[in-house]
Amino acid sequence: MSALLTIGEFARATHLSIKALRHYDDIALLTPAEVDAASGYRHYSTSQVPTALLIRRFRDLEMPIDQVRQVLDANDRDTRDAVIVAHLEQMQQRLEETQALVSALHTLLTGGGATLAVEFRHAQPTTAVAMTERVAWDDVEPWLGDAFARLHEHLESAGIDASGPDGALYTSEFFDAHQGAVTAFVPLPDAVPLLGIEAQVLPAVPYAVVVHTGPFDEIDQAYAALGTYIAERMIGAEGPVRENYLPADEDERTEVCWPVLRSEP
Amino acid sequence: MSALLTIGEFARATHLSIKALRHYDDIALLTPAEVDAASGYRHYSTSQVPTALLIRRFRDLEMPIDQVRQVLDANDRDTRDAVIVAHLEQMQQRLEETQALVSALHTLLTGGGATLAVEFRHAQPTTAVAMTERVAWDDVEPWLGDAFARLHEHLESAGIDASGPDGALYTSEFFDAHQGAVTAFVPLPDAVPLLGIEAQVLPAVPYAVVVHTGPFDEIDQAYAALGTYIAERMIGAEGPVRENYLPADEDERTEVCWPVLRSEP
DNA sequence: TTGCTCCTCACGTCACGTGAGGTGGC
DNA sequence: TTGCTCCTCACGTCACGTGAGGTGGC
Repeated sequence: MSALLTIGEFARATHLSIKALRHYDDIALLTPAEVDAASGYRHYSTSQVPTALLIRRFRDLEMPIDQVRQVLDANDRDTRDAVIVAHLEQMQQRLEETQALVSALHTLLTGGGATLAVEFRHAQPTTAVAMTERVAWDDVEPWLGDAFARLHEHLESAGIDASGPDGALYTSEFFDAHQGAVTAFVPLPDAVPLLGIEAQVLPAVPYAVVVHTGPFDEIDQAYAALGTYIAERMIGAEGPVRENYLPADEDERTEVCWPVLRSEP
Repeated sequence: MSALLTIGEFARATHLSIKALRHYDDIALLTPAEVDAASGYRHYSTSQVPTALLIRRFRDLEMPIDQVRQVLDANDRDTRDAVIVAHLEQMQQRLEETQALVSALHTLLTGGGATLAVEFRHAQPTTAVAMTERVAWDDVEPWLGDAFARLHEHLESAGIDASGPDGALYTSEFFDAHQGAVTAFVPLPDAVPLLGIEAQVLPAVPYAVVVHTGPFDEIDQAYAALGTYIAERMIGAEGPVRENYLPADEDERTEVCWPVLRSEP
């Protein structure tokens, strides 16, 4: 048995606003069971109430409407569950990021942590296996994880050992527009240059370097220190920023290398 | 000592995108230290780096820009801290709501919980002290808390005991537009009608009633059950929905009363 | 019949992102 | 000098909310 409700009654029953309901009709997310041809009045079926509740819950959890649509369109439980689980994992992750940011904020507000030491270094040409791709700002971490996994797999199957820590190059565009080319690389011993692996040589570059100790999402501190230091007493140069991910014993350590003109501080 | 950075360098140093920086300039949140009159080129001072970092952190935490502005504008530490603490508390609360919603979702997806029993009831005229105000959807809970506190204080100072559980009336507009008049009331004994307190009489209304057991933000289940039930076998009537907040021993219990025409089920 | 409900545009909001089309600086 | 950086509009995005101005139903 089912019955029809006006949009106002349906709004009351589902706790969705009338404006939201009309919007969901416009974008074909939740179409009224009947629409009066003459007046345009929308009429919803009581059988649509559970769907509307689902939509509301998901939207309250800030699931994008396209994902909600996927959940509703999924006829099989597996697809449905997969989308939901994916979203919950995303939320969980955002939650952890939020927690981290709060503590980071604390550091920032209570003095900004220790002053970071800037060092000058002339990087030698480095032979490496590398992958380059356009990556969006928020996708870097998973992309890097994937890239390094692949590169190491590659090396392992060729029986070669890496000769240094994993690293990445970030173009100016990546910082300017929050998306752009990123290169993940794993250094090779110079002794093993060409073995059927597409290796590439990173050029020699003079860098100002800061070592960042701690989680990846607090690395902005290191950039800030470097950027300030260089502007105040060196001359910046063109070229990508390089990060070296030092092998982690306890704390994560990352070298941030910002290209400069050869002019020791 | 400070130096100037181009917008691109400043973007790299602060991890803000160029578009974001230009936007912050437009809305006067972060104005470049210098702007070239001829070319319009923006130049930022290294001394602006810490401010930019603060802005980025707060925005990452989804603090609205107006609040960020308040933090930056606050010269005294107390105001500053107050705004930050307020935001952190808001976040904490949203976090808890999220957790609750996730578990509620689970209930919804795994069968929707127990079927709710709908009961017909002819409410008697009720004398009560009441407060009415236009309230936004998301502000109801705190508003009600405040209103009941005041009403009870009122009664206490007059030496009167409430004769029933706290309750509220919600207009149609409140459900339609997610903002509208809400009335909080505390019932009085009929024997004590006029004592200098502005009392008011809630009219006799026939209601369909469902008792919701559990947290307030899962009450949509009760509304859905009621709305469906009424549409399918009764005739809805005009007038506000009434909620009675039954005294909580363990679980919160709320009666949701939806006006209907006199027609016992 | 009156007033409440519902309707459709059209535009606003928030915090930027996305081009287009063009100029400046090393 | 070439190309990269930077500039300013103008418009798009996301998920609705906000009126304006008007009609339909009990």
